[in-house]
Amino acid sequence: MTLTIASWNINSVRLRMPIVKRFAETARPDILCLQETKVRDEDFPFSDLRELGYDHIEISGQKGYHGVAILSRLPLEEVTRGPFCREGHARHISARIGAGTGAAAGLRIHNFYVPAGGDEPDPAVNPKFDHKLDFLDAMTRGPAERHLVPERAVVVGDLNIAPLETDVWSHKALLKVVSHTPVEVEAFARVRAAGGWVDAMRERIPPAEKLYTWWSYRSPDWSAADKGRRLDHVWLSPDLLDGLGAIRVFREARGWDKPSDHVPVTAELRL
DNA sequence: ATGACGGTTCTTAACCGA
Repeated sequence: MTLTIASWNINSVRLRMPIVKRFAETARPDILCLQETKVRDEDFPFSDLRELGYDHIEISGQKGYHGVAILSRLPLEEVTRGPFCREGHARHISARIGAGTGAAAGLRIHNFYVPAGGDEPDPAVNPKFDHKLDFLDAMTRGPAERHLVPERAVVVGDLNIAPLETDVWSHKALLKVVSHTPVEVEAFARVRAAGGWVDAMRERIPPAEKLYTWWSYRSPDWSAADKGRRLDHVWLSPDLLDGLGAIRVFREARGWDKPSDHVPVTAELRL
């Protein structure tokens, strides 16, 4: 079977429901991981999403900020959620695809929303940047109770770091801009190396090519200026690499009505 | 290029995002 997994920072799930529907009907992902849902669990729009075919929904939300969700056509089990690295933020949820789902059974999905890190890339003066680096350290350690183990597992999410020179519109201009500073890129590399995680997007789109998933709301003509960054990622445990199919970045979603500043990414996985 | 935007709430101002 082929499973399509999507990741999308939607910047308010309630406000974005029309384009979540549009994307779900266009890409028809089996698993849709959302970040920045910005809603308390009791106010999560379950029924609207079930209507799109996602009968299995696991969420970790908080009021106004952050929040992650896994929407699935397949049953989910063994969910882990809750604050991942101090601050009490809802920035991680993981679940395993349930038994009785054929070849997909046992696949674990991790959905992360890594802290943006504020403006100043210095942990000594900027607590948000300090938190970002600590969060990445926690991802490197992979707390046992979160099952962040690189076996039959997928890590997706808004990791808020653009690691390659081709992941930003200007490497030189962004070297001191949070999301592309060397200290973050090095921490990001440590997380990936610790698990041997494979950067699935760059398995399909050559690292020499520019690739973005985010364009600032502040750019008056985002597409023409094209000053984007690749902040959203899909990682695979090495055992899944042989099954990797198409990767798609839905750049067009940035031009939809009332868009998120991030676009969805999908990965096909043969299991 | 630290913002010309667009979310949120203790809303009509302040805070946050990246």
